[in-house]
Amino acid sequence: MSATMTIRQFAKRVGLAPSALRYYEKEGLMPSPPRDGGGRRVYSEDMERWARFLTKLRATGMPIREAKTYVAALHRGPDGDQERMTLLAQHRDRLTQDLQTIQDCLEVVERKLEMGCRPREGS
Amino acid sequence: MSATMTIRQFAKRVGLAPSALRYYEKEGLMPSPPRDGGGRRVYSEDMERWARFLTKLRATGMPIREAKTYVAALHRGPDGDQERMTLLAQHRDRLTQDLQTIQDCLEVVERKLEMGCRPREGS
DNA sequence: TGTTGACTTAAAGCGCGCTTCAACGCCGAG
DNA sequence: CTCGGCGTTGAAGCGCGCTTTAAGTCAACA
Repeated sequence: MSATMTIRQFAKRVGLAPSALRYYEKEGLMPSPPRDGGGRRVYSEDMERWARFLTKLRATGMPIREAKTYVAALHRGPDGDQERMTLLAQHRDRLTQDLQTIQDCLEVVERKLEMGCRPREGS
Repeated sequence: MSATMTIRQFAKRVGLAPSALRYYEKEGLMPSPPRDGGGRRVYSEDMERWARFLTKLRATGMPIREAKTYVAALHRGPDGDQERMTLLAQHRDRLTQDLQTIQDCLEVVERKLEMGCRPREGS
């Protein structure tokens, strides 16, 4: 069924370095995958879904500390739902704010670009 | 005319720490303001315009190294225009990309929030 | 006149998020 | 049976972007 991979293959698929995966696992951001006979991690596709979501959160500025809290809440089952939702709402607010910041800057930068070179001349 | 301030007052106005201002100056991101008799920095309003723009760039992820290059180009006068425009275009592209990344994530997060608690049940 | 307090500097320190290193284990090919 | 290559670990290292510290100067005020 679900394809099984080495850490190297998995890392490539989700766009992370193997060292980052091990680091995330140690920090509790990723579940510990099963190991093969020789103690090597064996990744499968369900890990991929989580890795991709986590990557989205990280790429948009959720600190590791916070992501860790999210995972902990997730792991507590229904008892953690409230906290999880709070964290998500927090992140949503941050994203909305960042969106605004970027749009503001984008506007300024594009105005400068349209003016072409030489900011002198004109108001 | 233009109000003149100590580093503390200026820092407060532009939303930076005095230490950050000194650091930026040392790194060449900010022009060195004039000094008073005792060697203390004296800031005026024209510095404020630059500080605010710089802050915008930094807040949207332009690395200090790059901002430094921008300032250097600005300082070279018309000869630096080409490079400055290139840097701005580069930043614009980065912003556009970031915007997309954030919007993607925002969509996912909002979907999760709307689903309310319990991700189980349903596809 | 001395004490307070804001400023100055260079240098060291820090938090974050990984990456790299050193030392070792396992396994399949030759 | 040994070699090469990928895996493992804990610990140390690194780049970024400031902040903090230590030691000193200056100005104003009691």
